[in-house]
Amino acid sequence: MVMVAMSGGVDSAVAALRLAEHGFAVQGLFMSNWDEGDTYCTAAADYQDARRVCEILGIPLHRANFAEQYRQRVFAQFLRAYAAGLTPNPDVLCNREIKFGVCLEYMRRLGAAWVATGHYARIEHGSGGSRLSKGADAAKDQSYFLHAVEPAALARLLFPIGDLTKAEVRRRAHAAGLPVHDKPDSTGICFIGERPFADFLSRHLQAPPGPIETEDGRVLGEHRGLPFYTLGQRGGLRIGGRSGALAAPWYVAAKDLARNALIVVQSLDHPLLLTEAFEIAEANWFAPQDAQGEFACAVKTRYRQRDLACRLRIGAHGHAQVSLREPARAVTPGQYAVFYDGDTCLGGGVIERRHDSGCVPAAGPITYNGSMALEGS
RNA sequence: UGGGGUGUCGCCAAGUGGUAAGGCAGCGGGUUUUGAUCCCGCCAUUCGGAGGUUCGAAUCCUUCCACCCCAG
Repeated sequence: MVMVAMSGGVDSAVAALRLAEHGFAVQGLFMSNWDEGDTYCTAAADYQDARRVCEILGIPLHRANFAEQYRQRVFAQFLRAYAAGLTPNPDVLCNREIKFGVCLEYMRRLGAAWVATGHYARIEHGSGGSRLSKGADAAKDQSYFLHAVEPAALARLLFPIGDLTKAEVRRRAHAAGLPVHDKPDSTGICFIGERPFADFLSRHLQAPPGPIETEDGRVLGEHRGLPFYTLGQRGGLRIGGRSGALAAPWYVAAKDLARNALIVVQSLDHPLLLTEAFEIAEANWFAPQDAQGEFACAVKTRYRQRDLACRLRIGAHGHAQVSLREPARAVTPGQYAVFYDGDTCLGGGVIERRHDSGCVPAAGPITYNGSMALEGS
């Protein structure tokens, strides 16, 4: 039996559809991992969509709630990272810990031999292990978010729409009479949804305002708390024109946690924003036997970024050094570097530090509101 | 108090008689399963205030106000 993680969207619906068409015994599972029943939370409507799809496909739909695990394994980590001055990517953790962690285990207990989702990525299972590669639709490829999944979990996965384009997925959904065929793509943090981000964060983190400064220490304004900014960010700085300065926008170049200062520069190509080498930690490799020594490959330092040529030197304890052939902009600690050999995703790790002055790591005045994160709701 | 200078959108800033450029910021939308970047759209009936000259003024004149600089 194959169990499909049904989100209520068109991708997982067509994933289930294709498996059923291929004659697999298919069941669905809808999980809700965020218990905040506000206007931004679409879980209730999504569940109804998933139910309607499963009815049409004639497959059973299970339901599970991993909100507690999500809070402890994903959200708490997310807040800790922000408090440490990093810019986390909760969806990478969500895939490893929840969808292909606790949920995968749950599905196996329900009797699933295989687990499928509607991710745009491809997977091949061979005697030498399972190989993850980019989805056929280059614009929708989600392998970046999957790079941290444990190899043992990867071996249980199927991505039935990985060889389709989004347009083709919608076409098939329409042809099969699935009501979600024209449902808008979801965005925002997985399970939490799209919502005013700064307001959301400020409910969980307390961070004091501080100065916005140029690299030579001129104060240009006040920031509302370091976590509300990420490297390379332009919006929200509220810095207007200045006599004598270029008539150009300002970008976040660094966070000085020790001084609670946000350092800004006036060009996207400013040296402070460019990085040629950095170090990753907590690396996950899908073929550990091949991830040895030093070799050339490609890397993405952010989702939907083009592949950058690099040299990768594997170190001990999940660390690795990355040297880029061309400098990359706004390489941001806390985000993930994901490595590719052509379309094959090798794995990746969290960006720990840049070999330049981009992020000044130090203990800062930001407090982590742990009780709020762990109380449940 | 004399002398000089400046006052144009939240900020910077064009425009010296012909009926308010542009940039930044902001707002809205698009792209996007993080956060950004990016793209598109919107954003001064009005030029410190009040008079006057003129067919017509932000641009000329008068006066008042504010700020800055130099004197003292």
